[in-house]
Amino acid sequence: MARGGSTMLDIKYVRSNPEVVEEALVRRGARVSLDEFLTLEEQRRARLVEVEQLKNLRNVVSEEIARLKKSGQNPEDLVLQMRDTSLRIKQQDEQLREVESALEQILLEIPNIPHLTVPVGNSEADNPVVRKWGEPANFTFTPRAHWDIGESLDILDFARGSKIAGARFTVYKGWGARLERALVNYMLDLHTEKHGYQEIFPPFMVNRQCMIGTGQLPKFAEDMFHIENTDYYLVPTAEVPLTNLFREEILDDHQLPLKITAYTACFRAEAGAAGRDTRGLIRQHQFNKIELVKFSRPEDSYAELESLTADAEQVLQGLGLPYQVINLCTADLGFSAAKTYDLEVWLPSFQTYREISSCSNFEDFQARRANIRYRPGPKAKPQFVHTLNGSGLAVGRTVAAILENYQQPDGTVIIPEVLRPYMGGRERII
RNA sequence: GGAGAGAUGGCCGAGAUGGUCGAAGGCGGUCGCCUGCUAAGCGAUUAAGCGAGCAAAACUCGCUUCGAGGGUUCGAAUCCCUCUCUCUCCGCCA
Repeated sequence: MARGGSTMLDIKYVRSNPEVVEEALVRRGARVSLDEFLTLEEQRRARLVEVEQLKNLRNVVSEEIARLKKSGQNPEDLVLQMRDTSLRIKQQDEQLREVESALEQILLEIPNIPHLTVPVGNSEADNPVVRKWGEPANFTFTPRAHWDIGESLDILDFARGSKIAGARFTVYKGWGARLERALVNYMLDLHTEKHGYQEIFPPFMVNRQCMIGTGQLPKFAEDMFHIENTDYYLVPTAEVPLTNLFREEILDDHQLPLKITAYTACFRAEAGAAGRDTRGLIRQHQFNKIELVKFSRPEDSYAELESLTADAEQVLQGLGLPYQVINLCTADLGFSAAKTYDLEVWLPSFQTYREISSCSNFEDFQARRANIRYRPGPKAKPQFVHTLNGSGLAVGRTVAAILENYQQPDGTVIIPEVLRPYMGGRERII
């Protein structure tokens, strides 16, 4: 396949096990018929063989022409003959390219195949809870929503956020802004100093190729902010720049598992979310997030998923926020993921757990699209790595969780102990 | 934004007048020899993708790839056009 001919599934695997693939995709509710794909793939190989034979002829005869010329003979008739051959090559190449691009269109829109440990389900209601940590506090009063707390403490300004930008934008003020910054630093310090991730500070805009690499494009263009008249997209998550850091590269075996983390702002158009979570910090067009990304050997990737999830959980535990871990079922699994654990933090005003982190193993889905490989041994052929990532954590939602879980009857908010060094030693927002 | 230079294999780097150039040479890597050990030295080897053959690995053969795309030509790393990126100088700027 042509360069940049990124494919999500292994063509050879699809070709030899179409029923397995089709069945797996049905389980996750993707309506995909592989018939068209298989027909095109058949065509592609037939044409490829044809055109390669013609090219071989051209190469051989061209050498012959050179030899004749050198020995002073006239290759006129061979040249004439090749003129025709070249024309045919051009035409056939053209047709081959059409088949390939049709094939690629299909492949790029096929989601990943769920791992065997992913429960089959019909909706998010079928996501099993894997474990819970912490006890939701018993309030002696009716807990207020974080937007009320934030406004009365004058640390969140929703009205001015919409004035200067629009709906789903928020201004943080004073200790609110400081809390946001404290969380960013606390999380980065934890992951770099305790969990062994290397800190990265990437661009907040990336080109289209990155978006294809991690699977946001071509299918989910409406979820992203695209800078007009450019090839730039605002990053919807640091997963995109971090995973694409090693696009088109071959890593050394000893570099794996490669663990990196970054703070970035994240930008999401939230198309199709009209009317959902319109108040507060839960669903914004711009929010901050610390992301964890790993590149792993295939055989280690599920162990790495567990430890990555644990790394994200450590943040919540450090902050003393009750949460649960759920295993996303086939119906709820994201497009690129083979398996995902969501961490859901307890929000008292909602009387429910809300997503605050999503930790996924993509297996080689993104690695294929982005062409990220490693060399298992000194002379071994390069293989696709497995990529993983998870939020560690979404900062805005963490602020919401802290305000709600640590609110006091007098309207103040206790600052979790681990954050106090980052908050100038303060114990409370008043 | 203006002017100029450049982009070649893991890295560095050569490649007038287009024709065994997938690409000299060096470094690095691997294997072997030599050596009491190390260093040095000697020899060999060292790109990727795709396809065909094979049950498959090994292997064999073919095609493609010298920043990307297009053009000229029987034939392009080499000539022409467009784009991208990098570097230098000037201007501007946090």
